[in-house]
Amino acid sequence: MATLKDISRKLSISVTTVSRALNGYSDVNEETRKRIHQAAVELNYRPNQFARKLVTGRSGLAAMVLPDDFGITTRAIWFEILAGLSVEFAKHDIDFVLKVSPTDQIVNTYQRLIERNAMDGFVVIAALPKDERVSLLARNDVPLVLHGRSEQIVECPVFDINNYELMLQSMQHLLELGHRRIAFIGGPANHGFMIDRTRAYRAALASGGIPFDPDYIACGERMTEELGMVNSIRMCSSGGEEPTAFVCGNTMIAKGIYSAMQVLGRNIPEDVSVVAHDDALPEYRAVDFRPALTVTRAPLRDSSRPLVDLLVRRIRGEAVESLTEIQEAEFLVRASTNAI
Amino acid sequence: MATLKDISRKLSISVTTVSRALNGYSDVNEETRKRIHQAAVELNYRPNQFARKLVTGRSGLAAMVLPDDFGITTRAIWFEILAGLSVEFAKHDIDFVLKVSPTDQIVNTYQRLIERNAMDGFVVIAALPKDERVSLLARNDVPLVLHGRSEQIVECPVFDINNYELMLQSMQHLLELGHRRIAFIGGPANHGFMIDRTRAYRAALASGGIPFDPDYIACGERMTEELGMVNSIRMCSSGGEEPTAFVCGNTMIAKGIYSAMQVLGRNIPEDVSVVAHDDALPEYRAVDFRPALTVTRAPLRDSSRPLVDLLVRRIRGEAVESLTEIQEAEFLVRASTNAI
DNA sequence: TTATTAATCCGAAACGTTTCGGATCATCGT
DNA sequence: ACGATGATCCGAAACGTTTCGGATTAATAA
Repeated sequence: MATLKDISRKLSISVTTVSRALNGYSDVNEETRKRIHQAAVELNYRPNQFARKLVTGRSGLAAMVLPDDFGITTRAIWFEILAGLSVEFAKHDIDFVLKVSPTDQIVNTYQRLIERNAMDGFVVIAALPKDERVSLLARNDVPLVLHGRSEQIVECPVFDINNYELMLQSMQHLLELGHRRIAFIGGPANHGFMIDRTRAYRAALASGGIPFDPDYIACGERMTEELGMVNSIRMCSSGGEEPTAFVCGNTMIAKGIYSAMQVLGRNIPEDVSVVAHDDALPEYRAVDFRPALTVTRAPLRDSSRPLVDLLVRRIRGEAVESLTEIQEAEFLVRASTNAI
Repeated sequence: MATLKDISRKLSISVTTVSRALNGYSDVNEETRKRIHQAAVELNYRPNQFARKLVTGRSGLAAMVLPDDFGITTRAIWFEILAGLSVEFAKHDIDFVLKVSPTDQIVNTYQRLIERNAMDGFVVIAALPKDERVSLLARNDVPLVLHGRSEQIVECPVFDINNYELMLQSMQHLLELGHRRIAFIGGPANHGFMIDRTRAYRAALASGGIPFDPDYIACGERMTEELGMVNSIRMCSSGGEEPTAFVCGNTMIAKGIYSAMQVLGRNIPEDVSVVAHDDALPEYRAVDFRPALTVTRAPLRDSSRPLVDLLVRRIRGEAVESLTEIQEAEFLVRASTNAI
């Protein structure tokens, strides 16, 4: 491996100048900078990351730690995110390290990583309102970026989709079509995105003058087909008034509802309308639903870039206030919604 | 962060001795070693990985690079492997870095990683008979472990399941049940495991005195339900003699065959028998098939530990000859196979 | 002419660890 | 009494960077 010293020797220029030339400092002559660059490629020079870390404190490493008990259907989602993060970090010359840890050990894992001080930053996904991971990292002053807004007041960059707004859109659409008995089958009740959506759900109801009915809302840890299936069946066969429309936390839930409605002999969209939020996973293509699914769409895949960008800027020392990015969802009306 | 120097100062012992004590060298008194350890925990000392790397050349980092165009159904598989590797590496205090790269850039990605010299080793999965990744790494003398045997003669640790043997078992089982028209729907023809299984398939046929019929074998890049479906349908409706049994490269293919047989009005196992190899993915549980699927079973999840162990031993400098591990598959006869 | 300034360059220290080559001292065999 | 041995310790160099604080020279301003 060629070192700075090799270049220095070859060109009879000090190591200092070689270093500064390669790092783009302004106090080196354009002419010599060229020669240095030339020599660098000739010798196939690559800076030693570890020597650099030793003095700068930067490691060129960013990590994400995942629980090991993710449900079956969410595996592909995780992978989607991981792959995206890996390629985006690579663009910034950062290696992405993946940590998988038993769920009850997650905080310990973070603790150890922080102590080792080997990571430039972390990406934390699925923020809880009071997130222990986040406060731990923030307290130790290690850069992180958060996917999903967190209630606690921490100084950290945040990326999120506008959950409140997208729920509002779905609801307004349904309301305009004349629906009044609208059910919401969502996700884990304690997660930030779910809280936002629930708030919007209730706000929309209120704006339509419709009282909130707790029987029309269902939460669940796993946002799976099963969740959609069992809850929609329950709602449609409880003896009370059946919902005429469903809003779903994701497309898998919608899929479950489709199956349930078929079993119950209900037609979509004649008998019930269905709207979902679409993360655009290749496995569940909303356009391929029969009838094609009306969705608010915000591809999960698109979140990698902003997440990485925000984290990198935070690591570089940008003020946190400027590091928030909220993405709006697209609203795509298709064949699964109909006037009542 | 506490450093060696801090401990040294606190105890009035040289940095050298502190370092040697902590690293378990024999030339330090038990008494002082105790004091040093004590001080280390008191000061919450963690060795600086980067300073260490600078002098030892070890980074505590291992990587795997994945193509970005894996098929839909294989995503969960990758994740299964990744998660396993991450936890196993962690046991050896190694951080696992994930690189995702466009398929046509894979070799470049390796090249860059090798040049940067920041990884202690790589795990390479799904070996091709002549694998460019493997030869590149081997040529540059960077440690790797291979999942799947490779034809080329390289000095590298290998983990694999006994593909030849497991295919033989499936075939013998079928042969003993009296089947003579046995089809094989496998995977990517150029991969090592597929070559082994094909060899065993033909050997078993030969041992039963049955001529090899190229129409009874099907390969495909993606080992999906679709592959099983279309090929089994093709084989059963080509006008010629239909196979009475199928051997499948994995359980997804088997699933496809199950669907196909239902469509064609064939009963399993009365009309056709089905055997598959089972990677034990949580998504496709062979016991839950109706009828329950007869399989050779070798959980993918179980491969992480040997892979990591082999790589770590290689990194530590063990002789490569001793670093080969071949795992036998379990053979589980269930309800999908029947005498003809 | 002389003092300033700007443009370039460089020596040396520092980051935190490991390791080579001894040094010191008590004990032991003869 | 004396060299040899073994146990225990340590100084200093090295790994490859970055960066602080100048040094040198030439151009510019006074």
